[in-house]
Amino acid sequence: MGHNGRVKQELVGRRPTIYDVASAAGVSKSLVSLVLRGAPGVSPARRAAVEDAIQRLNYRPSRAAATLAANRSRTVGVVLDDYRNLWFVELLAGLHRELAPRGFRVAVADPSFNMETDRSVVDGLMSLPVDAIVIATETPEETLGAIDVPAVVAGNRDIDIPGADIVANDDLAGARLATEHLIEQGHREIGHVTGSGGAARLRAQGFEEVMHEQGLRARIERQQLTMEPDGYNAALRLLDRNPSLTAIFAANDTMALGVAGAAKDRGRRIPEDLSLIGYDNSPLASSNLLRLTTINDRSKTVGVEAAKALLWRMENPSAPSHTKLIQPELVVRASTQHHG
Amino acid sequence: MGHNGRVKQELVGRRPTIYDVASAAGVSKSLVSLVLRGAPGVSPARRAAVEDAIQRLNYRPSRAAATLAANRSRTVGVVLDDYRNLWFVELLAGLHRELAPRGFRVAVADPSFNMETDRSVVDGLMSLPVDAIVIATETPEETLGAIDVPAVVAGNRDIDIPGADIVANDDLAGARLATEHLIEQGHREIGHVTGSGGAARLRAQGFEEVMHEQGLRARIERQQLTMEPDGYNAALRLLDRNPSLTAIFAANDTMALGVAGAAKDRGRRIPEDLSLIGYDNSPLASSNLLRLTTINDRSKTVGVEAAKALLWRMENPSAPSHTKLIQPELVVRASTQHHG
DNA sequence: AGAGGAAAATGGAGCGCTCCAAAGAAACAA
DNA sequence: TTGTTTCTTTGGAGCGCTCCATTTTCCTCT
Repeated sequence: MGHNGRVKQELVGRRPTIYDVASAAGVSKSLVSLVLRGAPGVSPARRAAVEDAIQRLNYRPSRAAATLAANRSRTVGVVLDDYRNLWFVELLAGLHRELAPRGFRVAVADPSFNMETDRSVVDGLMSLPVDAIVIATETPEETLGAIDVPAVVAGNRDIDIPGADIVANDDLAGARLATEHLIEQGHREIGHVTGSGGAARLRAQGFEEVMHEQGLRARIERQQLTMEPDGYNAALRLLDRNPSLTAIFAANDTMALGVAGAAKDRGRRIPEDLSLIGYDNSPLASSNLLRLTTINDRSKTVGVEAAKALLWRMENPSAPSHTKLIQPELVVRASTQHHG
Repeated sequence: MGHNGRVKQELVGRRPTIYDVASAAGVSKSLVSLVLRGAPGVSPARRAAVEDAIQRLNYRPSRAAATLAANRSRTVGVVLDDYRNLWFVELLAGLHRELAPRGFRVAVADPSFNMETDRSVVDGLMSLPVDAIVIATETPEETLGAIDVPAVVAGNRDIDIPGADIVANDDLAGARLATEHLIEQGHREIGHVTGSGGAARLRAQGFEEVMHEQGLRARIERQQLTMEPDGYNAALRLLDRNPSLTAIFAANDTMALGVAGAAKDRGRRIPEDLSLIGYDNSPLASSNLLRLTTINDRSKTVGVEAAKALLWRMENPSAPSHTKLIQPELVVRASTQHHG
């Protein structure tokens, strides 16, 4: 077979290429390429020979070359910046579970890392290039840059990307679940500690809706600074202004921790003197110190559905964009109890 | 200038290439390449013309082509799997701060995502390819695969990669700091809750060393299952077996949370009845519920130093490998107080 | 045994860059 | 002016793959 007309040097110190594998297996480079891509219509004998040669030479395909030649990377880019809430771990796991079996990889980009450079995050991802993009930040759309591949906005982001699909947590439903749980337990004086961002706004809205439907007064306190993320001060204000409160719904588990701190400092025991419900079902919530009742947003499902949306859109680029809401569920632990 | 002998079609729907930029700017493709790489010796006029053309065409360089041609990606791979402790955020920030100004990117790979595939994490990274690798997991070395680029092990990992440099937190010193702090506050009956892994072992060792030096008894309880990460049960055992304990040193902040839960369930207030010190200075520690005294392991510095080690090693591939220890510092909050 | 069709294997062109040797332009000295 | 040196700019080759049109091989049926 030789080297297909190419003049090749001895294989020393050089990373092996498909040509090396091909001559080691006694086939053509094209056949090696077919085997690598798992293409059908390759005879078992040749396939085995190629796989054996790959092993022997410790051959590793060059993604750069494959990407360049195919003009496609089989990589999905995820724009991510909030590492405080661990929901992204679930999101990535969900994405990966759907995408990996289809040969897609996941690459994470952090917009805050692109602040210095003039190029936007999406530009950075497009340079890779990526075949599709998942937006999982609250970064304003204008800093993202133009997106010309299938895109999906994951979670509940205040972002409007034209043509992008949306896979969101149903934060409104989750907040209603939380509020209804407290009311069912006999609470009437319920406060809410909220933060900033799209998810927080929907949660506050769900809380208000249910309270008003029940003819109850919705007392809401907003954390002032993003510098102080745990809502401790907001909770102090809430408790001091409304001493008759018997329950608090915090917009997320981290803020619930702040509420617990404030309650402790005001001498209110949880759950005896004050019921507390969080949101996110983070590892924090299941700790034995809090045993926090919370809402599970099922972020892994968000990841799975986002991946499905992306795969579908790659097939149907011009279909109208779609929104899918993932239903959350109540997780009852020990931080809420019956009142009155 | 034309198209340098190439037959080009109209620029429609196609992503622009350096050839498009070149003809728009009236220069050769090589000159465009020089501008892109920020090479010296390009006249200001031409440079401006090229940059203008890049803007007008919204040109984005193809990383795949650049990588393939240069046989170098200017990307550093980070192997990461533990998202529970947020130290990795600091590590990445530190790496990025050193690497970005030198034109290097950071790519994260998760070994648990490679479980299904036959290829190892490192193989995956080498396929990218990456120019260097940071190992920041406890993944056994044999599952990593052969590494043939500069590598550094970051944090305190129980991993031995031949030829790799090590940038580690000085966990022994940190544990001594924590233990000495408790002793200085008058505590004599001190317990330690530990976990598994290299860092935990060193922390336990530091604790034992100081206790023995002071002629005190070192009471250590190990968490049993990785399923139950917060050390709640270990703390219960520790408290029940040693009712005279006045202070506990937890191997990390997450376990300190478990200890706090156990203390609460046994009716011991923190810090009045029991002083508690953690390790990691996670966001958890600064919460108002715990106000946890802890050890700051300065992971960002680990990232910075790991990046420096990598950059140095790329210049000096055959120098003997080196170990650098990052000194931790005590962060005093309200969970420890004077005893007796 | 030979024709015809399906299945399997192949060579060539080209993806968008980098790097290099060499050509061209500009600056300076004699 | 001309020669020499230095600074800019250029075309060509090639990186390691994919994809396609074509060729070769293998069956099946007459």
